[in-house]
Amino acid sequence: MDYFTFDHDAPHTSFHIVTDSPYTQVAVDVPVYHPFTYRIPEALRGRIEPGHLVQIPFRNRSKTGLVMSVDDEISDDDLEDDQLKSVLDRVHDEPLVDAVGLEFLEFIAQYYLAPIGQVVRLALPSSIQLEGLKHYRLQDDHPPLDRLESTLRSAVEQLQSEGELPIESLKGHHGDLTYLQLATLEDEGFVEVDYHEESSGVGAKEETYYTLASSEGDGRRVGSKQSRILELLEGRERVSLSEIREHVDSPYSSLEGLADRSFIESHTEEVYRDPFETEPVPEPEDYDLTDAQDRALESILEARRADRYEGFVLHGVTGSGKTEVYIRTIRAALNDGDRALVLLPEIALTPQFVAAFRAHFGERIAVLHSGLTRGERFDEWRRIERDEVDIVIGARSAIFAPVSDLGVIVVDEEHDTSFKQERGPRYHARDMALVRGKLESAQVILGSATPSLESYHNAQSGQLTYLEMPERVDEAPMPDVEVVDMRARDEDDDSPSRVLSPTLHDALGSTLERDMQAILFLNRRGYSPCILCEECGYVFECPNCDVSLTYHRRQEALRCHHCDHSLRMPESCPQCGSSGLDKRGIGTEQLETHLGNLFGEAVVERLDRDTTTGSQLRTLIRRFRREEIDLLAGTQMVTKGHDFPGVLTVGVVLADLSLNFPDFRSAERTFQLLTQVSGRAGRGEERGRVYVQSYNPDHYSIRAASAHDYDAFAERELQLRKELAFPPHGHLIAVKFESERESEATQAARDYASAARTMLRRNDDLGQQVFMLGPAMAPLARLKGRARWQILLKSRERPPLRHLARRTLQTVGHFDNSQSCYRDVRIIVDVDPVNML
DNA sequence: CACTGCGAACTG
DNA sequence: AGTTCGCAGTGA
Repeated sequence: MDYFTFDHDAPHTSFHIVTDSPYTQVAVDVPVYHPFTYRIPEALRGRIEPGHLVQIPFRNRSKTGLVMSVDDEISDDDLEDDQLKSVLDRVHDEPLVDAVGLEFLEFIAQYYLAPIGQVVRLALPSSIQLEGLKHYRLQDDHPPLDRLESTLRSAVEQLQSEGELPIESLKGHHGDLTYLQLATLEDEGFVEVDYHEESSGVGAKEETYYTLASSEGDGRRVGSKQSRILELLEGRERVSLSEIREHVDSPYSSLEGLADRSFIESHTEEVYRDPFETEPVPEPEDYDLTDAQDRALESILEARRADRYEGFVLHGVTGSGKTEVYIRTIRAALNDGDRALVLLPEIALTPQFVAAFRAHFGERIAVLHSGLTRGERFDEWRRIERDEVDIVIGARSAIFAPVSDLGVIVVDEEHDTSFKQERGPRYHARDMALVRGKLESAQVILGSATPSLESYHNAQSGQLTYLEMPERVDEAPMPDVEVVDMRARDEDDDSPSRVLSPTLHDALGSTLERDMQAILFLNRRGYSPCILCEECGYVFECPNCDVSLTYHRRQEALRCHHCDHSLRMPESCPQCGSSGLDKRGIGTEQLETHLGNLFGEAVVERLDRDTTTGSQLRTLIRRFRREEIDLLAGTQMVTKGHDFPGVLTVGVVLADLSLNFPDFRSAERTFQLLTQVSGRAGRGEERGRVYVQSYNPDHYSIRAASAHDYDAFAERELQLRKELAFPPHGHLIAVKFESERESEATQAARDYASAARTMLRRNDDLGQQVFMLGPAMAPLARLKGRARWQILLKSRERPPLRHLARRTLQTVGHFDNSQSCYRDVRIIVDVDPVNML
């Protein structure tokens, strides 16, 4: 059983025709696993439905919550009517989330063992979740003050003189008044209660427009500024204030004068902020599909015609035209009056990608990514919510976009690990795309040149339909891959480079001679990953994290790649004082200089997180495509991106880096990286060449990648996973314990483990099905100043796994009270973990 | 016997 | 999360 089957507990949601039921279950953004019950005041009865946002009193403030259900009775037996508070207000007239949306959110909370309120928060822009402070105002007909004891009386006197006050400013004054004491003022009718929501500072953006008035003003002469404004308006339907400001300095008083004298009229309108500057895009060419594309499309359209959910793995090599299949499927959906959602890794979400969609589908597209300002995000969300767009393109969190009539979901580069959220509710957007697709009866396309083994396995077991596109659209051959054995390297010293084998060095030389381009891939930033004292062997390490510091030459600094710790490059060893500091190993920064030294004539650039902030990435990519750069050295970032027709050669400097990761997915990650980066070679006329340098040249992932043999890799890897019951042949829940104090993390992990062990011993069924690995120190035993321990729960079936995790968390007090009973220990539950470090 | 500080419990 | 409450340890 897995996320293809809905095995979660009965949802809190229930739907019926609008009723006058007096109670409602509301999800509130606090780390609590259940919704809260509120009374619906008479005035709102029958006007609140599941999916409405409501403002509710919570503690000493008001919060925005989501109505999960409306009920005739209080579902919690321990609660009485008089313990309930009443809903303050309905935030919008219409429900913001439909029945399917609520079920989706419920499912995520259950599946990922996450508090419902925090899942709801993911689905709503922060700017519409408002908090208000509780204020008191003296009742006009309040009882006589002499009934009150002196402290309360002085508080009331302050209210008398100042009108209205937030109760925070009364608390603690007048002889240490508590909230409890203040509440007697409410009970005895001294004060009125009010909540004042502070504005989020983000709202609809408004623009003022001016038009020439039909009447010709009062006939008096106008000033020179004013006549310039009138000229601007002449013959135009309307002109925005911002346009006027571009032509006239501080036009405000002039505009006011003109309006007062009825020369012009003004009105305001809501406008949307534009998140990607719209570049002019060429009309798309219509071309014939390859047979493989045709078959894939036909298979998807068949499900569309039947109007049923179906999940597809679209396995297409780089250049096989996956995007065209997406576009034609989406076009079919749009023709049916449906809408589409396209998810892709943040890094692939470029203006070019969006422009391609705009060329096909026009302006009814919304974009959601991490670079948006809060205002832009709000606007895009509103456009989607108001059905003003037909296609939503976004990164991970766009899976929550309020798209109605959702007919198609595309997850491009579905193997990419960035679809897994690593904080808060740790959901996987690809997996939840399948869940949402099923709920909406939509078709879900998981596209990749290197499908995750999870998706491949699900295709084998029949949960997903496997579609293969093994050839490039232009019938270009796959690049020729040569594995270079680096083990033989250390002896021959006459070669010009320690980093590049003679083979790769020669290949680069001849590539440049022929005026073509090459990409060098090295998955490590900085100049040197390790600085070592030659005398005493001291290694510079991060004080907060369990890693060595990386030397960055441009900044002349040592930096930690996990936290922001950084220090100037020292002159000498802090342990023995020796000045002989050795820079061990190579990163992209050093590779760049090294290439510059070896190939003096060539233009060498580097592409990694250190060189590319925002617009620089685009500039660099453009220059590379225009062939203004000969050699491009970089990290993972070079494995993504669009065609570079001038690239003949790709060099993988050290394939072993990803292979040696202490993670059961390291072979899969290596295969994916090698395949993706190989796909960059030979996108032009000529067959590309790829050189993979490795100390493990016989490793099956390197072998399979160089033979372009996905199936061989998958079969071999799946066999290994099966033997160990690792995903996809089993399922994992990681329980992580983090604390600034090592001993606390250890203790919490041990206590949790013994609770789990007890449960496994007592319950035979569970004991048979669930294995516990650990507790053990995490591979990165210290990170950002916190010691980290973890337990891995493993099972071939999901339900017992989740059952054990939940029950055990209950016994260590994490569930009813998300604060653990351990001081300063953060407990993180990670269902289907991706990052094992 | 009051005062402080920390851990536990609760929020409807 | 944010806050309140209860209790233990400390101080006079």
